[in-house]
Amino acid sequence: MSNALATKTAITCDNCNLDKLCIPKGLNRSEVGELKLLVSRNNIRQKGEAIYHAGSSFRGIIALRSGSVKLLSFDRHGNEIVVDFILPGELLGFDGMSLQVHNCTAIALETVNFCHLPTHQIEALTLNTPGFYQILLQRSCNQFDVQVQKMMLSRRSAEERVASFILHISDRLKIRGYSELEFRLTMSREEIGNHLGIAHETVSRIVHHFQSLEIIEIKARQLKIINKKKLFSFYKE
Amino acid sequence: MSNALATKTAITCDNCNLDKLCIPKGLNRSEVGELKLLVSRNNIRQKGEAIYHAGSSFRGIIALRSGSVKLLSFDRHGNEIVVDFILPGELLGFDGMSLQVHNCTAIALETVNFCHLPTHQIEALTLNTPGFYQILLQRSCNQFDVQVQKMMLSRRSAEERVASFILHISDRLKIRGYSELEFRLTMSREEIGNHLGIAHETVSRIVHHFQSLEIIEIKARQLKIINKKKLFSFYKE
DNA sequence: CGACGCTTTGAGGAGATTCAAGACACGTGG
DNA sequence: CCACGTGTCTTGAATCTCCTCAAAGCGTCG
Repeated sequence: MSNALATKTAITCDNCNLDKLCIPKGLNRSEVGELKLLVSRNNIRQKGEAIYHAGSSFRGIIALRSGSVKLLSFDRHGNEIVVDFILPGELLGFDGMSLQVHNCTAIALETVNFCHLPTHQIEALTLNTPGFYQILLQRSCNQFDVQVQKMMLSRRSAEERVASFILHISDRLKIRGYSELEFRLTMSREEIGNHLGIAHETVSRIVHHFQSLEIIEIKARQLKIINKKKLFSFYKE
Repeated sequence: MSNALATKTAITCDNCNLDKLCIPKGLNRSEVGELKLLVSRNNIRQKGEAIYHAGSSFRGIIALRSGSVKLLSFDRHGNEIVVDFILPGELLGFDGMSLQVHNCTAIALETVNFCHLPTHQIEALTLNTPGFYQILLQRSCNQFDVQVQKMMLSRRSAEERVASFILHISDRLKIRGYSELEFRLTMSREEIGNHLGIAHETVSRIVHHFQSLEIIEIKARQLKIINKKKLFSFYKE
């Protein structure tokens, strides 16, 4: 697997540290072997750049190697709606799968590096790799569960939403092997508020409130969870 | 296909008036032929009875022949959350597909009659009928688009939500061949409000307001859309 | 180190909720 | 067929949460 052109050791699905979490999840070794030949690796976007635009044709599933992304939709007045945030190690692109046209725009919140599994390869995989279809279907049906969760959250107070947001980010980072208690938010208060359906001033007031209760420490975008239990009870209450 | 035990002509996927809208959608004739042998038909539930419960194992996809259903989840205090309403001709059960356990409870809002495509038949179909997998995947990826739509709606005023709700029901009934301008709401104000994330009193006030503007006529649950254009502009505004 | 964008903080106001009470519809039994 | 009771729907008044607008403080990056 040595490649004279590569300045570093080539990163493949085999040695990628996301291997248990990304597309290969649930595939056996030979299936991963097949997958790694089909994936376009080491794609880069700088902060603010798009990975794909709403309306563009679906080109395949993307796995974030590093960096984070916001997934946007636009309302009838052209205002951004932050549909989701994608963290390192997570997948995106599913918004284009139904109609083969992207429903959302994906924008890098910081420099990102990603892998890309093209559409025609997806089709090939679903034919040759039985397990792959299962993963794709489960993954997309999972959206239903996610939807219910979001629906419940939209009934809650602004404070509960912010608590849930922080805990959710924390959990997702933990799964990928990052620190669950101390991390940097890569999105603005505006983007958080937009995502949660509250004003950015409200986000500000609430994180300040959590800080005064010694639940978190927050300075600009650097966040430290001091009392996770209390934060959780805030959300569960 | 004659059956001495059947008192009426047996209803199959061939003569079902939902044939273009239900599971066979997108399948060719021979594929429909295969499907109709696998489906359990003519299941009945009375008003208030469950079709499946949250936590029960996934048994397959259900196609509503007649009647309507509410799809519920429950919050941490056991309060109902009305996740969705399912109208005649529509499918349900997808909330169990991801984890093979139902995430929601489906309750009949009136007497319902439904078909049932069992899990093992789904698996068989995905192997033997290439088109079926595509439909299932598209259908479930579609949940992503639905999620974005709901997210947008949750940002809007109570009035806009109610307008959107009425128009949405109207559109769905129209697709199934029912009157789009005059129909009976099978759910209570409470259930509508719950679904839209507003109080039932607010629903009441708003439909009354729409009536005073001569946009709709509503008497108890019987609804007549007088000025669809105006209703739409209310929603689009 | 200066400028711009992001974040914080305050004051006032709008929209929706909650609570409460009365009107209405529907199904049941007499 | 009508009276009755229960659950649903309507309507009003007070309250509250969160938003909007405005201005000042802070951070970050050229």
